[in-house]
Amino acid sequence: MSLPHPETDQITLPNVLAALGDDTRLAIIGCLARCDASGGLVCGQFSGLTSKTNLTYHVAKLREAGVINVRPEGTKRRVTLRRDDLDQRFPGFLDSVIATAIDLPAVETTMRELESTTEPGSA
Amino acid sequence: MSLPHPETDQITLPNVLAALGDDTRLAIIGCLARCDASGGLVCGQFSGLTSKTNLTYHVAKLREAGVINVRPEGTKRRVTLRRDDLDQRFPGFLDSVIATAIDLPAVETTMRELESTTEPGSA
DNA sequence: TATCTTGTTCAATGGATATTGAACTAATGC
DNA sequence: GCATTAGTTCAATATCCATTGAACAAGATA
Repeated sequence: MSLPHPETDQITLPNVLAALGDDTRLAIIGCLARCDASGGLVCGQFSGLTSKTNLTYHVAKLREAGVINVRPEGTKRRVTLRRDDLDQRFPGFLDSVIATAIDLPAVETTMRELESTTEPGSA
Repeated sequence: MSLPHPETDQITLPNVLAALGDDTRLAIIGCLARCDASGGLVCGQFSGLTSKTNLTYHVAKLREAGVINVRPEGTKRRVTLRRDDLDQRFPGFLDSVIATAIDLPAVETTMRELESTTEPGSA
């Protein structure tokens, strides 16, 4: 982890709620919830949501709140949900949020774009 | 209900998260979670948290997001959690938030003040 | 080395949000 | 009717937050 992430026990509910209380960031979480089992996503894959600069900003917010993990991968940044950490701190919380976030319109749109640009058979 | 409250199916997760993503409002929820079984609280009982004017503002935010119910009672406003409505819309969400919010420092302080000013034996 | 891709940094802006105090309204109790 | 209690409204401010564009940095690739 080259980027600063809060330790599990430093994740606070006010920070997490504030981080999720934004349409763009909630959509990011919705996308991740759909793709997390297949290794998460890289920042560029959220480009349907807003500008590159703005994505950097929102991804940093989520990372600093302890909601996501961001790992450099070449020039890319692989983003994953901190499921275990959040479950440990706030049992049931993430699941209940995801249940709704996963169906947000912005998430639908973004995922459809991803499917259409992903080569079949790619890892 | 003389004050405008959203219908159950008009309560949205982004609005609820934004409403809860504030220290004062999260403390209000924590207090309510402790007192909800005993009929909720009136606005004035949150006076330890911030000014009267500011309380009006934050209580309105929570009401407009569909998190609380506010019912006039003489010159007072009785505030209760919309537990059933939130459980229906976002199963598990409120419980997971309350589990943490109930122990916030501001909630501890406010509740201690309330206990010391409540006459024993009052309804 | 040159170039492309991906994302960051910075400064500036606009807009939303929280906070305040003064004046006000509505219900209650004397 | 008058004072009291409880909360609201309004205008002003202060602050934070999201968004943008230009310039930059780092890794990949040729």
